[in-house]
Amino acid sequence: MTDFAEPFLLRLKRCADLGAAEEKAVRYLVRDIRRLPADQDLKAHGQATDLVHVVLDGLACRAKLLPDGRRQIVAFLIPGDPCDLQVFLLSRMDHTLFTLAPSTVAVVPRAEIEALLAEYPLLQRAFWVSTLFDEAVLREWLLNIGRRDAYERIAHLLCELFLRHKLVNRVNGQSFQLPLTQAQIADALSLSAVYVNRTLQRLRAAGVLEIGQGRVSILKPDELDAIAGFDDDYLHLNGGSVRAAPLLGHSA
Amino acid sequence: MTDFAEPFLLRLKRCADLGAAEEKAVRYLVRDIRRLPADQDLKAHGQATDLVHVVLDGLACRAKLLPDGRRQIVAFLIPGDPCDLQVFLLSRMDHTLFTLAPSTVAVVPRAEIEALLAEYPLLQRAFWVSTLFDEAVLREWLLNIGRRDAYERIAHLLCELFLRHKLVNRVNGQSFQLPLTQAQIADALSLSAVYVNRTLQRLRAAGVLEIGQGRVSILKPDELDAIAGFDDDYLHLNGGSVRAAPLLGHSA
DNA sequence: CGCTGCGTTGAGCCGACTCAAAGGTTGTGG
DNA sequence: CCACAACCTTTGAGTCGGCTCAACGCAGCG
Repeated sequence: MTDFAEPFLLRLKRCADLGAAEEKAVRYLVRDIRRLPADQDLKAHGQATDLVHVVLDGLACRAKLLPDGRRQIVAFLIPGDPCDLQVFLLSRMDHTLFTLAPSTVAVVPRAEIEALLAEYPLLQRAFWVSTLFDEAVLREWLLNIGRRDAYERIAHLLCELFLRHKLVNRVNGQSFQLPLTQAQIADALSLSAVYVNRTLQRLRAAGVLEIGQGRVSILKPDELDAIAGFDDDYLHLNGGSVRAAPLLGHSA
Repeated sequence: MTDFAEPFLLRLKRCADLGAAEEKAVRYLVRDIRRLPADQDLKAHGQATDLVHVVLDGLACRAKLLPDGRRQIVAFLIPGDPCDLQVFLLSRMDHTLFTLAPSTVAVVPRAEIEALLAEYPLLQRAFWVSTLFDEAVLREWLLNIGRRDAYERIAHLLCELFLRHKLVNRVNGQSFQLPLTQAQIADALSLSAVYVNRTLQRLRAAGVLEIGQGRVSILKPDELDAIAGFDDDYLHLNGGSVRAAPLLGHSA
């Protein structure tokens, strides 16, 4: 039997140094588990609901739309990622949340999370840190789209997704599941689908990776990193808990 | 005598429904006030310090750099904006923070803020909401750079800055102070300085705005909004406090 | 009064786009 | 189990938004 809560716990443990009590509480949150098809809205722009979602398996994203149909994916949500912690802090969604592939998602009522936060201050910290991690990724994406060319840009995205999948035990050897179409990659990287195709061919030709059928294999990680100019700084792999601990009297 | 804390309080009040006690506490935080010249680092990439900065006057930014010198400004920090609340949650800076113009900045030791957060849970909420606001702006920037052309993009940035300045009482009629060079605008919008120049000329020629000598005047706000496709959703002007209140037993 | 930094202008170029159409692959229903 | 539909990937050809390089004007300032 699968441990559905595992990726979520792995993510939270990178955010704060959770104890057994907190872990148990988080496990208890993950009860209402739903399987959703691809292209299913979790929450639409402007909506205000009382539900928080956590991706447990599959792939979802945040996207913003322009009235004329131009679309920008502003985040990929992989297993372990909470989607809408802002639900009880901001009144309305400023973007849309939807699945990109068939996915498994945990649904948690806002009230339940709030009760938990009140009981476990360390968890509140962890959730705050979690949103700060998201923010750091957004800044890197801005740099990626703003200042890297198509070749570097795609390489960088794949470096990031590889590492993030690794952090939640979703990497097998050198490859991981990535059920994205080239058009969706284009939407995230602000390129056209045609150009993504041509650029992926260059990366394949360079022998650094294989991609297709919903899977990516990194054949030459070092070269891919070099192409991307990848620096994992912004993922804060050393964790955020170190400095948060003192306040809560949670000594190391 | 100037009330230095005013813009910071205005910002926090949009984040949560602060009471008199919280307001007093925040005012007390803002004691160590420093005047800095332009191009002064507040905190460099990779650094870990125990100081939190709040811009009280002037202009600062967050920027990320590529090894070869390409630069992306990922946020403008205007009066009232806290710069580095993440200091006690993340161990290292993933970007650099520096002034773009001579500025007045409040410097607060981390420990002092932590003590405050422990004493006033509502303030902790307010700070969390504040980081969520920043995140929402980042998402909009991603859309801006990713999917809008240079003309729309510059218009959008100026709409945003106009509104944000308005929220902290820094708008006089139709104009506000904006001590940015065209090269800095280019760094933020991912354009070349030359092209920013040509595009600003188009905006001036269209009669929608005046810009120069560190000031911007919006002559035709509606037209500028239309050009930019501006929707203030993402600034969450209705505030974030509404939904946060119940948890803390702070009824409206 | 000569730097130095910023704004402006011109000319040529290229990375990435659009449009269009042809192969593959996957899923589905008869 | 095949045939079709729908979607995705791939290829070609032509175009253009925004870039680079280079020079010049102008203002502030030491």
